[in-house]
Amino acid sequence: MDNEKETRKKLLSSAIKEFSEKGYTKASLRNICKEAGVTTGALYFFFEDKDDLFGSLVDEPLKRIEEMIGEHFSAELDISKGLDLSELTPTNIASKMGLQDDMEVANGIIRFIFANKTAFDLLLTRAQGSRYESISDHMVELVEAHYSKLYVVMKGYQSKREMTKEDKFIVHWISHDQIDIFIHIVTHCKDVKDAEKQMKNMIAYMIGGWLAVINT
Amino acid sequence: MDNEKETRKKLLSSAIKEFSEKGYTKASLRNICKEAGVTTGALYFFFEDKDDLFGSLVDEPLKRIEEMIGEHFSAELDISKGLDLSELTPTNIASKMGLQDDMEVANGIIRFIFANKTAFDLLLTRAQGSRYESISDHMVELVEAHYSKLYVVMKGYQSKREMTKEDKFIVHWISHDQIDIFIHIVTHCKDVKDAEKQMKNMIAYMIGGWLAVINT
Amino acid sequence: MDNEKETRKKLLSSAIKEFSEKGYTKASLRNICKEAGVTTGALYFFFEDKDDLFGSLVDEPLKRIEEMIGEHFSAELDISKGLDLSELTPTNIASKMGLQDDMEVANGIIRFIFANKTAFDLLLTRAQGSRYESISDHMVELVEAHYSKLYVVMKGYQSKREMTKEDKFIVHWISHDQIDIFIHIVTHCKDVKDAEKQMKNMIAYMIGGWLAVINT
Amino acid sequence: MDNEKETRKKLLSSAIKEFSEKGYTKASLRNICKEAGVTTGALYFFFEDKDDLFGSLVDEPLKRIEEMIGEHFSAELDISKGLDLSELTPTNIASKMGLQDDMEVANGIIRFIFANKTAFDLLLTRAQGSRYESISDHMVELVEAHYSKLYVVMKGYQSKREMTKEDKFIVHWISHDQIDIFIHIVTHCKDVKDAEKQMKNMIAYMIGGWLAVINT
DNA sequence: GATGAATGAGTGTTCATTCAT
DNA sequence: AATGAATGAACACTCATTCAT
Repeated sequence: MDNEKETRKKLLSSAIKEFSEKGYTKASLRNICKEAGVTTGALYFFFEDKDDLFGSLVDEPLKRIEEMIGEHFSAELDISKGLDLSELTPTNIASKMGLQDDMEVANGIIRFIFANKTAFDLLLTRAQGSRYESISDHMVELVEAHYSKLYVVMKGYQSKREMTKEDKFIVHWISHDQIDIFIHIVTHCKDVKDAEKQMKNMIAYMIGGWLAVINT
Repeated sequence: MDNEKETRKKLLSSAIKEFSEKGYTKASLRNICKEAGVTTGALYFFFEDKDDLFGSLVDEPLKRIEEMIGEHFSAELDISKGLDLSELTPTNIASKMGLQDDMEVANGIIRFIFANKTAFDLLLTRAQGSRYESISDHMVELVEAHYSKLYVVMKGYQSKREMTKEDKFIVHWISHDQIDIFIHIVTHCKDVKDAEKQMKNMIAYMIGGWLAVINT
Repeated sequence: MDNEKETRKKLLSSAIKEFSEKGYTKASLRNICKEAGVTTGALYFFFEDKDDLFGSLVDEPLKRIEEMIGEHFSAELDISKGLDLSELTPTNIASKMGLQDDMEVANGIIRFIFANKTAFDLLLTRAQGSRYESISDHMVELVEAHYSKLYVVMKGYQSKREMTKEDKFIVHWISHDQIDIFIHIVTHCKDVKDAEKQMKNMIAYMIGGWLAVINT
Repeated sequence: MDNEKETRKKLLSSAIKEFSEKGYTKASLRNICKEAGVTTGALYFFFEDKDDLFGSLVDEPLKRIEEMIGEHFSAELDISKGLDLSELTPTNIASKMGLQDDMEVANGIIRFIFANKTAFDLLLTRAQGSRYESISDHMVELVEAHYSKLYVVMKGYQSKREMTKEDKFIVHWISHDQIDIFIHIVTHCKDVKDAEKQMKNMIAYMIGGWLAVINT
């Protein structure tokens, strides 16, 4: 079992190298095989095609993170909190609302992303041309569902029905930005420690933005 | 004169179609020519190569916008304004500081981008593989130079020398986010009117984020 | 008349450049036209095709030199000289036989070649692929006709009929070598003066070779 | 084993045909494949590129012959032979000097060339445009190194320092001519037997030329 | 005399993929 | 489990040449 999977491992690690350097489209299966020291036939024994090979590198972490987002971000909000928006300030906002929890979730996600840094780097920045090329859009949608609810509550709306086009637009942007923060972190921080250090400002920025939008 | 440039125009518009659908790398010159109803040789009469064809679609608007950014964003700040940071609030910040001007510039840029929507769509989202593939990074740098100065002033620093790694990181992020806002607008709004409507919230979000970071 | 031929001249001189750099086959008419600052159509007004353009550069000097070779080298020998071969030595050979005259002819050719250096350079070293690609073979044949006769005389043969296969082979080689000397001179000497200086040794070499062959 | 390499062999032999007919540059890989009855992809399985295909035809014989030339021609001369140049005649020169040995080497080379006739034909007359295009210049250099030393000895010079520009020129020419003899032989003789028959005169010619130059 | 436009066949090369063994 | 061989379509690009104007 050790022996038989060695080829697969070689393939996988030289695939990481090639995809990272050239991106999905420009990556060459030939090169991957040459680098791994096997023939193309071997690759096709382990993987269905180029997309499947790329998928083998990113699919598991992707599923896990979607679960994490799904479980936490999309969970129903307890909207009977009786908030008085006038007393919201940047410093107490976190305790009064779900944002504090969100940030804990975010940190969990960051930690998970860094535990699978290579995979997410591939997924978030090198997937153009593969079946994952619009994966971040998909993740935005997940987050957006959550932030919509939060927005409705904070705005004091009765239901999502009251959201204007402008409301929806800004919520979509904030959700997009949330995902972008993850991408930025994973592509600009060398390790979790560094990431956590930078996250403070990022969180401040986001919450500040949120509140400004709410109070507009 | 109408007649003689018809081929070039056909080529250009079928290039727009192909690049938009497949992105630079996967776009096929053969397809572009076939769609335009000419042979590949004709294409090479008008354009030097694939990169030049793409460039013909985006280069002029790009140069103009870089000038706009260069002229306004990178201009030296008048830092002798004697600001009292304690009295800064989201509502008066704009008048006290350069941000108000920035937003006017931003609106000018948005208008210009929409006057050349197709070009910027290509440039900002379909250029991977072309010589323009890191153009948004370049634009981030231009903006970053400006925001660095603004940040130093608002933080009350004596000079850029006092900026910590964390300061630099967040300024880079904000600059990146600024460019991302433009991209988001151009890819999500159907026209300038729509864009200007959405910009209000975007601006609020950004200024809110800025101030939150400054006051952290 | 001055004006109208200017384009032709530009074309011609940029053709020289291109053919010299890349040789006939790899030379590009496009480049030639671009360098001359005219369009391809203009080229086709003055010249029939690529071969004709190349021909315009070399054809006249070529014809003249073939005449020179024809007139002098192929002229009938006066074979009634009553030579006593036993008294031939490298030093008196020239006066007793036609070789002295040959060398004068050769020098005349060298002078002519240098007066048209560019043309002959093209013709002798860059013509592969054109209709002139075996021109030196042709010139060898002209010279060979002459040297055959000379050989027959020097060998004391009654007629060409007595020449063996080996005789013919070496005469062909010597003729080939004669042409090669011209080529070597034109490609390795910067001017006529230099050429004449080097010719002394070349002539000594050739005559020495000749006699050695004759006396074998 | 017979079967599996059949495609490669077909490719190789139709490559020989195409290169021989058209020369390197004008040869078409497509034609070669068509003639061999395979697709272009197959060619690229066996060979890296056009140059490599050509190289597969000529590289091994080339390396071997360079070794032969290197070993024998470039070997240091025993210059302490105390030659009396005044007694040199075409008939004893060979025994007194290194020329006799040289000719044996030359004959060995001729035999080797004929054992690989096709390869050398390609290499010496059809390589223009390939990476071997100046291979005969290179071989001239190897031979020239040797002949320079021989020349110095025969001229009675103390060292190479005494060689004039004219000396160098004629030595270069003789070296060039030596290589040209090989080329001439391989392109004009149908087999080794024929070649050896013709070599006698060629050798006489060359030695005669040498001595004439030395005694000038 | 010369342009600008266009052709169409050609170039070497690379690709993901297949499959008998 | 993996190889070696091969496919066939695609790629960007270059060529000499033509021709209406």
